Amino acid sequence: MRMTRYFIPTLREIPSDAQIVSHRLMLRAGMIKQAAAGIYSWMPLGLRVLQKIERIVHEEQIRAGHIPLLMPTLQPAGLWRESGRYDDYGEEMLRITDRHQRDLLYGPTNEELITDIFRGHVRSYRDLPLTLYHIQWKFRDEIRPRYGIMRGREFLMKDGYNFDVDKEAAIHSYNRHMVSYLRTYQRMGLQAIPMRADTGPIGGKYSHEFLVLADTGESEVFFDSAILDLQFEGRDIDYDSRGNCARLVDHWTSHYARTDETHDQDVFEETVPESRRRRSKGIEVGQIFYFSTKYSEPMGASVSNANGELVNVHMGSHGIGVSRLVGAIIEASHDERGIVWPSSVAPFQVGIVSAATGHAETEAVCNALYQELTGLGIETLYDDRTERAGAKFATMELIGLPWRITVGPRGLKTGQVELVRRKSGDSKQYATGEIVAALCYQLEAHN
RNA sequence: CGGGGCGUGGCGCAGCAUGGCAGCGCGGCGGUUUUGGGAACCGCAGGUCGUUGGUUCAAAUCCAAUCGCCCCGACCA
Repeated sequence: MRMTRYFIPTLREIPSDAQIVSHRLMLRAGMIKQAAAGIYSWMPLGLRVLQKIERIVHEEQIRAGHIPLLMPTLQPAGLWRESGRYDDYGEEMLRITDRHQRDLLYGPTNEELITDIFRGHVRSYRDLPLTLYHIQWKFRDEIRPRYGIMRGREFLMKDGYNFDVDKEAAIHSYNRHMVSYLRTYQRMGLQAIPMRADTGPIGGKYSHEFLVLADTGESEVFFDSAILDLQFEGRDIDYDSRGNCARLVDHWTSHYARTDETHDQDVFEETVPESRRRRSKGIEVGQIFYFSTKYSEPMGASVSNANGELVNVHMGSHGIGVSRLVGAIIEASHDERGIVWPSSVAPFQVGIVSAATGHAETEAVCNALYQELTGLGIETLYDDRTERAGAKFATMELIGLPWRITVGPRGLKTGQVELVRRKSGDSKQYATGEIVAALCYQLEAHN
């Protein structure tokens, strides 16, 4: 993409109402623009990141055997009256009346809709297990939205729902989700810790929240520092194996890790050596639930089991805050100059800066590089504006592309261009004929 | 919803106590000189001072209502 033909409305000054670093940087980098309290437009650069994250979430869900569909944002009130939540959910649910005076609501979550879909089409245990999910905009009329997209009223969430014939199968679904979530965060360069959580208004018996440690997080968390050293053993996970998933979940949940909602100081002190006790702030980026037959019972979602008996299905639900992850990643990865994107979610992999606008050779090299990289399918942002070099460097650092190639008369005298890594600031000179290969090597090495 | 604060060119702000020409910085446009870390100079454009009503010879400024936004708290991916 040529910057002169793109749209990145950056800001030099910090908007006064942005309180936390991710919000400030998203506004300064021209990623979002506020439309109303807690409601944002996603500008081109922000949209690219959002879509990268969305794609990773999809890939990991599909890898775990979960099936995407898409449910509407507007839902009929009737289903919610049936589950009993139309009144329970309270003011946070945005209610709408259409021209025929029918009650609708902008979905804050989708248990009712998915259960309705399920009960209309699934009758037999042979159709189970089944996990359906979608990535769709939600609306929760928060009393006080804040921190940009971190606590918006409108937000993009992946929410999934598993249907199983009995508790054991449902627990496996729960475990499968925990593992797939951990992998999802890992791919975005985030370390998210599963913590035992309250079930809240969703209800149910088991729940874990996934927290990314950050000073600006809104949740207080207590954990055993040993959990920070846990690693995934291999890239391939057999999601169909109950034993395998259970073992991984065990691995990740054997250490003490709880939010303030479930924290028990006595247990904390009994089970964690003092030197490993940590108290910190965290950003919640996902939550999983097993809620047994809480929805299937009132809504009549049942199947025939192998003995021909009608049984209520065991369900669970799971959510990842996709739009919130954009902010969480920035909170976890930035410096004083701007954002430092992990390459898996970066809006572009590399930026080309021509350090001398109007210098014929420089521009010829930039153009050739841009053509070649784009031809190779490498997402490239070419800053071809008639700005001075300093301004272009500042912009590149603000928007945080992992790599920058600088082309200028100084280097071209000896036929060289510069490759700079955003994360470390390390730079190295390469001959113009070698730069593409060098970049490809680095992209591979740091992927 | 309780408490606090703020609405003035695209952005950041001053002006308001004590009513009297609507300003500054950044950004934008044109020009000249520049050109490897957010250039300098000259010129230009851009604002019904959130909205409505009131007081007054005169309102950004005083009064009232209203809308919106932000911060703290209780609630939430």
